[in-house]
Amino acid sequence: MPRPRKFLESDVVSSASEVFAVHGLAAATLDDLVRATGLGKQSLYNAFGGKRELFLRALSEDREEATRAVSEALGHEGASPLERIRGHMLRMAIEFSSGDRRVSLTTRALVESTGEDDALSTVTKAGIEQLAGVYAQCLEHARENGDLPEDANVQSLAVYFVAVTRGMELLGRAGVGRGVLTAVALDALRALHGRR
Amino acid sequence: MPRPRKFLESDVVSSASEVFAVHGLAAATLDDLVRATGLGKQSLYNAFGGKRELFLRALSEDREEATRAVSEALGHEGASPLERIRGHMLRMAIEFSSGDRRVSLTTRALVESTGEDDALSTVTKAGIEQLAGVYAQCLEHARENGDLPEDANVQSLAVYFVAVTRGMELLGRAGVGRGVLTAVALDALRALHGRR
DNA sequence: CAAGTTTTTGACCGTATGGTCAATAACGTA
DNA sequence: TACGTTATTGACCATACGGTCAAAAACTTG
Repeated sequence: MPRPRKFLESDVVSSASEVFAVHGLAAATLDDLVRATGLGKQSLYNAFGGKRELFLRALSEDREEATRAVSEALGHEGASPLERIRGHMLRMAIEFSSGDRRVSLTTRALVESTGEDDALSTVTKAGIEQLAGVYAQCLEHARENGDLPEDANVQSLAVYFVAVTRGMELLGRAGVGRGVLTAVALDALRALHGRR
Repeated sequence: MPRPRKFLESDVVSSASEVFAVHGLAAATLDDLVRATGLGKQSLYNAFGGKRELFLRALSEDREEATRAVSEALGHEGASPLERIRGHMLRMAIEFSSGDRRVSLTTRALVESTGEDDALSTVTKAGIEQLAGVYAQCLEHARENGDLPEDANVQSLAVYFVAVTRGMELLGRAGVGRGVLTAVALDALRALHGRR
């Protein structure tokens, strides 16, 4: 019996993500969000509660999406685990050198979070662990395949890949081109075969 | 004959750096800066021109300082180039897991810059190239020593190290602890010996 | 000690921010 | 078709922002 909404929450969150990815949380104004989503301020407020809460929603969705994407890339059949990681890293190099002004919401949250344990930090930490988990799974398969040195530490290598991709993202934003970023990705992969 | 200033520009820039490192450019208010530097608004404005200009000054100084620090670490006598890089990376791991809320101004500029070629981007790009240059120099020495594989690409490896350290910084902020970050640093170093 | 120059001080300003309110519109149901 | 419920709309608000102004202060030099 209530009046139904004219919008889909997922659409709104998606539009908001775009705004946040380009401007960040602090620099994005409510007006930016209103314009991007098409909703009125009050509707936004009713549905989500405010800028910060909306960012949190966007962040969660971004995290799920990112995990899903990496998971799919690393789980693709018909290639060895190592080949999949290689393909994934090369794709990241291309994506990050595309020259757009977007920054992943995870990185934005990391940089803009103010406290040690505010909601932003919490979600972000969880996201990083989740992402590392995906890498770890793939690396574990590689190890079982015998494609990794015996003494390789799957757990820290997983975190290592998260670090490298975050760094590549930043470098891409700094204007480092596709060629260099690809070379960096290949360098990064060498860690998998390196001796101590 | 003019009235002399009561402050040293370098002191002010240094205090401002602290504020920017903790809050970022957008989120730092003029009041924060006034409080931290001890100057009045107008004095700040007279001497620097405004928030953005002050950030730029801080950024430049931060960049010089960072380059100097890395340069010194990598140039230390009495150790092979590779040992120096190793020591440097391990020190970074400790620094980034210290748990403070600071983020290097370079990273902040990277994330907060709005255009492709505004002053922030320009300074930041220059800083990254400068930093990569320092790594490259050390790596070149390593190669001459025969400590690097023949086919190692010193240039891209240098950028690779910049990327890894940026990533480690972000992870540190995400709460990744010293142990893990140290393991990541060691993983990263393996790229130097890895086969293709 | 007076003149000249610049810094400092603190009040002030326009704007734009995130957020709120009250009135109205739109829908499902009875 | 009338009712109840919620969404929407657009005006509204207090605040805090970055920045500016004009007057007073402080130092050096002549």
